[in-house]
Amino acid sequence: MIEWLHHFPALETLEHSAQKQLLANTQKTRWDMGHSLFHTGAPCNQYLLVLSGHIKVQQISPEGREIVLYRIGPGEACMLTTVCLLTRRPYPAMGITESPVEAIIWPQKIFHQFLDTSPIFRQFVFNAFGERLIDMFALIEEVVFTRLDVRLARKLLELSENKQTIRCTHQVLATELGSAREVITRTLKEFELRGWLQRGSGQILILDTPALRKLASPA
Amino acid sequence: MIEWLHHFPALETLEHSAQKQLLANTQKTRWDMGHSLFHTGAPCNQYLLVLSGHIKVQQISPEGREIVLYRIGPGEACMLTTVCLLTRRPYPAMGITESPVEAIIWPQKIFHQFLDTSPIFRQFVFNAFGERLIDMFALIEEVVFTRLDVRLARKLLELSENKQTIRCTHQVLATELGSAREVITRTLKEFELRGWLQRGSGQILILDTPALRKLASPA
DNA sequence: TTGTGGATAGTGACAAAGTCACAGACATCC
DNA sequence: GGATGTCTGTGACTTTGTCACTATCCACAA
Repeated sequence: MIEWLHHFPALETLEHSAQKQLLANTQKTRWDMGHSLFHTGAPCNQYLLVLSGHIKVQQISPEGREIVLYRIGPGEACMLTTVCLLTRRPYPAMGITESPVEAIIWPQKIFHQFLDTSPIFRQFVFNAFGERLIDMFALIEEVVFTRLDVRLARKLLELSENKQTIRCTHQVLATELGSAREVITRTLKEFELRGWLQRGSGQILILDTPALRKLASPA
Repeated sequence: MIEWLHHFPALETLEHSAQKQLLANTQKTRWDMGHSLFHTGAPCNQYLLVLSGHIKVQQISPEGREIVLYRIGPGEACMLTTVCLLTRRPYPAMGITESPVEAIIWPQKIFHQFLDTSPIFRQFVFNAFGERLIDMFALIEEVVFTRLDVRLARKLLELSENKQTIRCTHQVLATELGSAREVITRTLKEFELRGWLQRGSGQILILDTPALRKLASPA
C-alpha cells in the first residue's frame, strides 16, 4: 500500500490498479507556515490531500476585513480545489498554511480519471464535499443571526479546549469571526469585567468556562 | 427521448439504457405556491429536478429572522438534496415553492446508481453542485463585508430588471437580505429622499436606476 | 541598561444596523 | 361606512463597525 494512504481511511480500500497509478502520478510536497497556496481568482489545476498541518481558507474584503471560512486538516481534501476542478472555475477564496503542511498533489487529469473510474474515490470526494458545504450553511447562519458576544464565547471555548490560556491576538479573533479588532477588544473587556477571563498581551486566561459556555449555548 | 429531458441540456445525451430506467423509476410532481418541500433537520430521500417554477431555499433563526440562500429554477437540481443524499445527513435549511412548481422526483437508489454508472449524470450533478457552492461563498462575502444600502440597491436592481415598479413588501426584502424590516424601511426612505425611488404600499417605483447602479457597483 | 521600532491593545466619538414597542396607513370585505 | 389584517413609519435604545488616535508590550540592538 502507498505509505501516505493510511491518512485517509476512506481511501485505504482503493482498487489496486488505482493505487499503482497514484504512486506513479502524485507527489508529496511540503510548505512552510504562512505560505499562500492559492488566492481569490487564481485558476486551479491540481487536487490536494493534506497529510499534516493545517490550511486556513479565508476571504478578504477590499477594505481589509477578513473572515476564516474553514480549515483543512490531516486526512482531508481541499473542498475549494475540488469545486474548482469540477467546474473549471477560479478559486473564490484564498488558502494559507497555518503551520508547516505536508500534502499530496494530484494532477488534474488523475483527479478526473479517478472520479470516472473509482467508486471509492468518488465516495470520498463527495462525502467530504457535502460535509463542508453543510459547514458553510452553518457559517452563514452564525454570521447572519448570532450576536458577536455569543460567537466570540464559542470561539474562545473552541480555542481553549481544556487548556486555560489561549495564545492569540485580538486581530486573529476578529479574522476568525469576520469582525473588527476594536469590537473584539471591547467584548473581551466586557468579559473580563464579568470575571470570565483575564487579558494579557497576545493571550487570554480563561477563568470561568461555565459562564462562557452558558453564553455560547444556543438556548 | 423522455419528454422532460429537454429541460436539462446537459442530460440530453444521457445513455439510452439510463433513459429507459428513468422513465420507469421517476415521477413528475406538482406543488402549489407556498408549499414547504423540506425543512431544517428533515431527512432527505429523493433527488429533485425542477421543470418549472421556483423553489426558495432559506434559513430562519429562532428569533424569526430569515435569509434567502438561493433559488432553484427550471432546469436545475436541488443542491441541498444532492448534499443530503451524498452525505446521508438531514437538510440544513428549508425549501418553499415560490410559485407552482413542477419537478421530477428520483428515488434515492436511482440517484446513487446513476452516480455510479453515468459519467454524464455525474458531470451534471457536480457541475451544478460546484457552481452553487461558489454562490454560497459569494453570499458569505456579501453578508459579512458589504453595507446594507449597497446590498439593497443590488437587490432592487435585480428585482426591477427593466420594469419600473417592483411589487414586494419591505419584509420580503428584509428576508432576501437577512436584515430586519425596519432597517429596509429606513434605507428605502433614505433612497426616496435622494429621489432614487418612490415608495407605495407593497410596491416601489424606481426613478433613478443609474444612481442605484452607482451605489451597487463594487467600486 | 536603555532605547527604539514594530506589533498589540485601548479608547472616544461617531456611523450603521438590529431590536423593541408602538402608532398609522392601506386595502378588502362585509 | 366600519372592522380586520397586512403593511409601513418612527423614536429610543443596543449592538456592531469605523476612524483616528494613543498607550503598551516586547524583542533586540546600542
